Amino acid sequence: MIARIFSDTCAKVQAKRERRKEARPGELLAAALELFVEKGYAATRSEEVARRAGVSKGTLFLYFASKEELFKAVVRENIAGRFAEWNAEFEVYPGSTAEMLRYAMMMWWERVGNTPAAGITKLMMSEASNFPELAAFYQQEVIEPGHELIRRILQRGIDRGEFRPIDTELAIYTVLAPMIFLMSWKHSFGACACPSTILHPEKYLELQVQTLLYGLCAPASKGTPLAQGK
Amino acid sequence: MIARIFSDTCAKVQAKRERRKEARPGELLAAALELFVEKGYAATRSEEVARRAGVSKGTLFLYFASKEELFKAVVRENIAGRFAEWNAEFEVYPGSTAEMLRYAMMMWWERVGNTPAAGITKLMMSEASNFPELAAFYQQEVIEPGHELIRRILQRGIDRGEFRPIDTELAIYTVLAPMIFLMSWKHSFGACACPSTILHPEKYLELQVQTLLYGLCAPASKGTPLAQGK
DNA sequence: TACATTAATAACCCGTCAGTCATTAGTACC
DNA sequence: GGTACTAATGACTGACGGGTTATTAATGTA
Repeated sequence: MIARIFSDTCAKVQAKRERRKEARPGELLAAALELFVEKGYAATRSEEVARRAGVSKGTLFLYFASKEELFKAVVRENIAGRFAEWNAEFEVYPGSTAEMLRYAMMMWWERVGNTPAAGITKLMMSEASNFPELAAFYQQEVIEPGHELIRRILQRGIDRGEFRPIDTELAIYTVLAPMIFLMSWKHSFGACACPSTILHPEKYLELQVQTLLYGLCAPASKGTPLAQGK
Repeated sequence: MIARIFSDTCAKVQAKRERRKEARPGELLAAALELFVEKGYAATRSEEVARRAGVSKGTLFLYFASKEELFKAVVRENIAGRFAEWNAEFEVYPGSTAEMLRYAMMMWWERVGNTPAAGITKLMMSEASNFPELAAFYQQEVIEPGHELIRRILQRGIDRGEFRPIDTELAIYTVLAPMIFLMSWKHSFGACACPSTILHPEKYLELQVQTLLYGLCAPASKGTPLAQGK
């Protein structure tokens, strides 16, 4: 009775029930992406995913068999391969390899690091051990192509005599680490506004590239590298 | 009846109830460390921690007021408590700052990175946003002291003219990132033995230190750093 | 052996949440 | 308007897990 009156007074107490079979999966995946990135896998409640997609919990389970399947679908959906395009772009890069490396890292930040996709990576690092088959998928679709991209840049630098002849496979991680770090940090301690964890990503990356290329040491002491032998 | 027979045959069906007030906390902390690292904070059940320490759940809560307090104790025991000692050690370091940085990173690997304690850091990065009070605790007890340690090394290098006069607060992350990366990697994709994720930590760190200090660029091109201005 | 002390236990409480299912209502077609 | 179909709902269930407590038993003392 009360409900009746209320619903007559306020037009939108109960959003009108709609049937949109085609639109639901996409909307649910979008909501799930947001929440998984925001709160992690375990802490995300399926009811909240449903609510954010403007739907009831029952409907969520109408489209995805379980929370785990939903998660898998989110990861698959958002790791569309953009690597082909990037590889092509770097194939014809005109400048020096130092500039190329700088460009690649800044580009990455703009197109991945600073988007929700970065949250997926952080999420995968957290949950990899709980979802071995997803980890393998991610490994194959993202990590391997990513490594290949970095490997090429480094090899180009070495081939042209611009970089020292370091161990490429190891150096890949030297380039990768700051990016992984940035994604993880941004979505963990970077999120809580504590004074000592503020980190300006662009500035950090800029310094990181400088350091990667030229090191911390002052030019004066360049001639006296510490002993390399073990 | 069956149980009776079994218990006569096998001496340890029901472990004898023992009173060992002194040994419990240590055993519980050890079990908790293992499980937190293995499964994360939220996914670790207090009952399992107790069982692994050979004790009942009730006993766990006899020694630690809550799961959260247990976790804090684990962090204090394994990480936070060691900074004083390290600070003291670096206070009187005799060599060059380049050597000091190398020593610090290798030492860190030996004493933290390569121990279960590293799992705690990875865990905190995963769950920080869901447990703000834990994040604040970690922030204060681990991150801040850690930053301070790195800050000192960098400042020493700059003060003595060994390092270029870079922005210290930013450079801290340049030193920190490889370590955070290594811990996260080791406990996520590094754990699954996929061919392309193998990473020899000592070798990686060695190259990382070299790169941090002297950069990737070949000595010939040292004189032509790319434009620093934005 | 009797008793006091307290470490240890296991059954219990209660809130939470993934997943289910009987019911409701939007839509298309006649 | 009437009817068949099915998308959508939300109350419900069962399992789970953090934390509590009444009870049990190990130990020290006389």
